[in-house]
Amino acid sequence: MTAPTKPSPDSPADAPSDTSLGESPLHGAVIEWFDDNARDLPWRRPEAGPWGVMVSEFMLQQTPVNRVLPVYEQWLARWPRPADLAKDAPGEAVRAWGRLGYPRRALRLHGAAVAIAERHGGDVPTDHAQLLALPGIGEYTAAAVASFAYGQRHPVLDTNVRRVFARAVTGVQYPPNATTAAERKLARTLLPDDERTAARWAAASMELGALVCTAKNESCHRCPIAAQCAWRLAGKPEHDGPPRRGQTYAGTDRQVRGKLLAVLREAHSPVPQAALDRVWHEPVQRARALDGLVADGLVEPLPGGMYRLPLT
DNA sequence: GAGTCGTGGAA
DNA sequence: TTTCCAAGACT
Repeated sequence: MTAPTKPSPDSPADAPSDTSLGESPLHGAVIEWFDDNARDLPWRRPEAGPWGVMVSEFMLQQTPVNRVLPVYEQWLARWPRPADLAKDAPGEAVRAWGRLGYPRRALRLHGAAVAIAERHGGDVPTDHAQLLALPGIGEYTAAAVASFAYGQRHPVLDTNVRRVFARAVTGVQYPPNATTAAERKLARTLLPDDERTAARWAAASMELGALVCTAKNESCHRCPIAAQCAWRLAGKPEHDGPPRRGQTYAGTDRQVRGKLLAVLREAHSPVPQAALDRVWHEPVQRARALDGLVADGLVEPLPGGMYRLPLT
């Protein structure tokens, strides 16, 4: 771990920018904490490279680190470069995705690899706009890859960072359901001017949210900025207002899709309709789920009522 | 902008 | 047991 970058001594202390706090004590404390507490994750090691970072970001979308780890290792061993994945069938990506969930991510990662092979000479693009143009890469992932893989200066606003900001700065328990313009502005304001420091800050603030400033059972006693946390100083008021979520799962199309795709992942030859029919009793919903998978490109229908993971 | 899209561990 | 939620993207 490198030492935290000190606030640049040449920045005039009497001219605080209104678009950037440059460096507040906040940054130093969080980055120093990160130096001592960062997890040793494979995609953070130098040998991971931009492709490793990108693969990890796809897998980590809405999925816990512990579940990603084994799949990540197998993925990189099998497809060490984007072009390796691009040469394989998209269905193989879906199969290797296993039970990570949201299998469209596997399809998009394959699509991104194809685009990288075709348009970017096989190298993960360094440009933020080019990253954003790849399938499966949105506002967060583009900033994350540019920052973590290439050390660039971008506001990286994931659920962890949003929660840290909500508490430490805004003084509320949870951020809004959807990212707001105010949050983006705050993220830009807090982003250190120095590129290397900004990248370090992005990783550090995320890690703080993941390990200390967690959604439940937060550990303020281990928090490097507890003394300045607006939420804690306000007495940690609980979230008021409507419930933040409400995603039921049992009985939904998502569950049926999951069961259907599980059958196809395990099979290494086309599967007859009858085998798929066994996973769900209700024919209308079952057909709707299967149609949805086909429409998404996750399943390829064959003549004679056979199905398989997509070859193209 | 609200809905949709998987999965499984922990509280 | 039920509920929550874990580095979002896309429509």
